[in-house]
Amino acid sequence: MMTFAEQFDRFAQLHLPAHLGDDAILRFRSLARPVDAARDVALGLDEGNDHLVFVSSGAIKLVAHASAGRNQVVAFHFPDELVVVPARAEHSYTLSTLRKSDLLVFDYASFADLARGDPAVLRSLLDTARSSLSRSREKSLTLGRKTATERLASFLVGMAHRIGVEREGLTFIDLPMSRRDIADSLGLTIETVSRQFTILRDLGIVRTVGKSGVQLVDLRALEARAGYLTEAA
Amino acid sequence: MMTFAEQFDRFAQLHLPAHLGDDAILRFRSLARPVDAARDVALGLDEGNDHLVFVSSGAIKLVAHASAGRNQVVAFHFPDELVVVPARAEHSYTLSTLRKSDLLVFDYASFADLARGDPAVLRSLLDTARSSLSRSREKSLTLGRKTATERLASFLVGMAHRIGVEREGLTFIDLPMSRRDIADSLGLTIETVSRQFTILRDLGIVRTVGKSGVQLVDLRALEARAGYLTEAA
DNA sequence: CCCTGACCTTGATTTAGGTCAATGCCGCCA
DNA sequence: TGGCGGCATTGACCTAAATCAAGGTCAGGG
Repeated sequence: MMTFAEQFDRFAQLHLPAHLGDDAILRFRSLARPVDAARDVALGLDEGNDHLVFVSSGAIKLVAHASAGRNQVVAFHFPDELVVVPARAEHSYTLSTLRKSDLLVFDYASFADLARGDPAVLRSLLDTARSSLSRSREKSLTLGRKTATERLASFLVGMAHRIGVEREGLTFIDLPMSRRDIADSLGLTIETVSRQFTILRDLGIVRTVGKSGVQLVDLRALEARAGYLTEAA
Repeated sequence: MMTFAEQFDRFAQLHLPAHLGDDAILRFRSLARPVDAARDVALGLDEGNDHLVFVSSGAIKLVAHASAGRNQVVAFHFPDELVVVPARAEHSYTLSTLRKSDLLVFDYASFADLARGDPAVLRSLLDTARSSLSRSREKSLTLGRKTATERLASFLVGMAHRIGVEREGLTFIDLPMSRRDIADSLGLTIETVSRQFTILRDLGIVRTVGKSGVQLVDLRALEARAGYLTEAA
């Protein structure tokens, strides 16, 4: 559990420009609403407005809902990242914690209005939106055109970059999300995800440790199975 | 074929703030490279940099490429819209015309640098990125969790909003893209897209006119088949 | 330390959509 | 305005992943 001051300082350091005056910083600070949520909790954001959420600690998922209880995890987010949570559109969105998390919630419109005063803040917001857009487009390719094996391989390679740690020369990932979340992110069922894990395990490409640990034994082989483009056009 | 002046004026009117001084406008203007491309042409953008493309006339698609020649249409864009075209990442991207088009191409970095001087320009870029992000997330849901029927229905409803015209009280769409493009956008094959068109036609929900015309006879029924969430959470 | 419930894995079977293979039709250009 | 080539449709069959159905296992609480 982080204090509000700790959280906001971290946020300001990463997402607000260094030159910002004290009064401007205070105004942003007054917009931040700290939320300290337990594991597996859906945030109650009012669906009429867009929000901006900063992850101080923990891990979260942004989920889009279709009819018949079908869910699609649209993005996972980890500490120090900023997420744009859209208001309800054709589909509705929910932000949920994967583990106990400290978050700062901003109303998007208020934040953007305040940011008008400083191009650097807008630039930072723009970068956030662009990197989300870029990840979302990669996800479209994965969901639209890749096989189950390729989806899981891409997922693991992506997670290795984002939350992997080096250990005895190998990359180790402690996945904060369940098989259901992975399935909902990859457009598969939990059974298929499980079977793909088994295949990668049997091939000696990964090793699983308990329910959430994954050791990437052969990253090269994993990348080869991820369906990336192998040569330039 | 529009003149450069016509194109740039339209662009400035839509995406640059009204208060911008003449010299600032000239600087943006000097960054714009006009491209007049025939139907079905891939733009030769250097893949090392991000670009910003304004559609003056025509219609374009942004395509992501996976291995084995599998393509995913990540977005379609129509006149007056601005697109962020990413540099090559894990996958590469191509921007192609669907019909004869007039485009203005900007180098993203140069444009963004120039935009630093004016928060309103950044704000406009941010809005562009956010609406693309929002559409991309909706697409993830479609690709990850919807059936073939729902995908085509969602697609047609979306196109109706973006390029549909009212005609004798009904919405009419002149689709600029081929069945292959639709399939590549929905993560399906051309055969499946064709079969879904046949189903919707047999149900009397749409009527097709030639290869590209679609008359939406029963928009309500189409929306009902699109898999949208029917009630609030 | 062991019990319990949730989560994960495995197996058998089904199915939506893909693949393969003709055939049909539109629209363009001579 | 007729012929041609590419695109779209339709049909038969196949397969990857979903669904249905048991078990197995892990982690946290008593």
